[in-house]
Amino acid sequence: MKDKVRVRFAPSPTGGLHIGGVRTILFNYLFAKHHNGEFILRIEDTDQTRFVQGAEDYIYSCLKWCGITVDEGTREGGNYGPYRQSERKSLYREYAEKLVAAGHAYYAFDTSEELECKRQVIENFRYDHSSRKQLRNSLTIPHEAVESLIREGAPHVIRIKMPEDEQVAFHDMIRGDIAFHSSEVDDKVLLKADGMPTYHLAVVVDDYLMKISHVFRGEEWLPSAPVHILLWKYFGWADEMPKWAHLPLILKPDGNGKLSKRDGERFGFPVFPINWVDANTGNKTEGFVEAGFVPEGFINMLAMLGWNDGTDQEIFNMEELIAKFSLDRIHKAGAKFDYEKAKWYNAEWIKASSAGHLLPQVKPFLNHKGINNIDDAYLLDVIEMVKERCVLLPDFYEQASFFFTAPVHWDSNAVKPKWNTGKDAFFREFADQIKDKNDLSSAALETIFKDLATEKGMKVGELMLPFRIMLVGGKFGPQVFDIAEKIGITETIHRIHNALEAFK
RNA sequence: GGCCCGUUCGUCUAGGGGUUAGGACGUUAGAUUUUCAUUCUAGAAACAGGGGUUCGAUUCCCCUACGGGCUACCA
Repeated sequence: MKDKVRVRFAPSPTGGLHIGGVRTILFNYLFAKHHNGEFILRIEDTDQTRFVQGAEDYIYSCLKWCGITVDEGTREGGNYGPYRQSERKSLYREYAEKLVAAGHAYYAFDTSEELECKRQVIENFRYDHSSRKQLRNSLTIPHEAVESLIREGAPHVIRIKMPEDEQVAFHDMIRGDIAFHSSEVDDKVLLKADGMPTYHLAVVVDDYLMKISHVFRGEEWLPSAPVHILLWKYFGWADEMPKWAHLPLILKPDGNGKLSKRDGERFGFPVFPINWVDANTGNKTEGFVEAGFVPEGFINMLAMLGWNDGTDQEIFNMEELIAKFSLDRIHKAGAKFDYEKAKWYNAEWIKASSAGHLLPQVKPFLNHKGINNIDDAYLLDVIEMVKERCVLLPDFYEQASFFFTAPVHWDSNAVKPKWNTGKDAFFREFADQIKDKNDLSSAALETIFKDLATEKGMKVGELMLPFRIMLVGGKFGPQVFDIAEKIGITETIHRIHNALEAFK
């Protein structure tokens, strides 16, 4: 192992960031911080045709919301920059040429269209050791002709020359020893015709130059690992090669492939951390933030998707995750995403959070529903009173709007069948009794209420529900006298009279 | 098709040669809460199949099945 743990997350700015990517970030981050290492963010924007405006900013926003800090990156700077591959363009060709000179790579002049044609005609066509002798490249074209082609500026790529018969083996920290036969992997393009490197070249060169010690990436990269392993070897950097860890994938709930952003709409749950609107297509993808997740719940949920600490503990904050994270406890198999469980983590975190911590997160959801001019001290108490019945942040509106606005609809089915003039009289008198008193406590209110009921020979139980419906509008909410105390005597009386009219 | 990875309750998972195969989500039933939620108690629910190895396999090996990934001048 290198002396210093340095890991990177290397997204391509081609769109939003989905939870599979966020989990890869999280595992990178947890591992780095557990080992007092550095977390680097490198933007792999080598495909200029797929660039999407705003993607990089979006990634940073997500990171910020998650509470993950970057040590080196496009914004933070660092000693190994630039951290955007498009800004490193000039450096890759040199490395590719080195490989050509050493006989591990070659120039290829076939156009994309020609190759596409081959794929149409020849089943399972691959640019590899068996086909390259029939194609237009520096292996088949005489040296002088190649030289002049290049001098004339003929479009060409540089491809790795995969050995014909070699076992490429490596150790994966999660999966153990893995081997591929070199004949089964094709001659991947290393440098594109536009002079940009492909992922395969750039990732190896940059991981080397940036002294990356451990690579965490999704399992979908496993098949191209032999290309990377060989590149590390051909460049003569084998001793400095990072350790590999291919993470299991997050799968669709119905077990049909890896989770994609389209699944959010299909299943009705978010797959991106924050709302994302694609600048090119205008397509909108809902985020966990907007769905009402708190970052602690989101992170906790993601961490448990494929990792556990070996005990029955399920609730972890970031500090605990960092302290306890270890590679050997990462599960090998992919995990189907379960939104119900995700919501449970969120509910646990809402219950565990202080009202003060929740307040700035709850407020926007109330504002969004038209509840404005909120007094923070008042909101604080309200949050404390209802947070245990909230799973997602929008539930605070459902569970607490009556603290701010009087109900205009009443669940009259719960009242009317048993409504009578005696009850009507009871509430009129109750309102009358509390009228001139200020600051009645919940307990005092309850005493007055019950004494009056006794005096009138009425059952308290038959009066409680109507009272609740009057104040709240429905059969839900905290202790009814607590609500009365909170909204105040004047408002309580007002609501009683309002409801009395409606119940007639 | 080829190559690679994987497979414990519906889901996330613990376990690991001898266990009543444990926990959590969800679900069912009950208790508490004069509403709802919380909380608590209890229940149903799993080692893909077949061969080995072994005194004994869910655990180790092989095969099959199934699931997934990759198979671009995309990452």
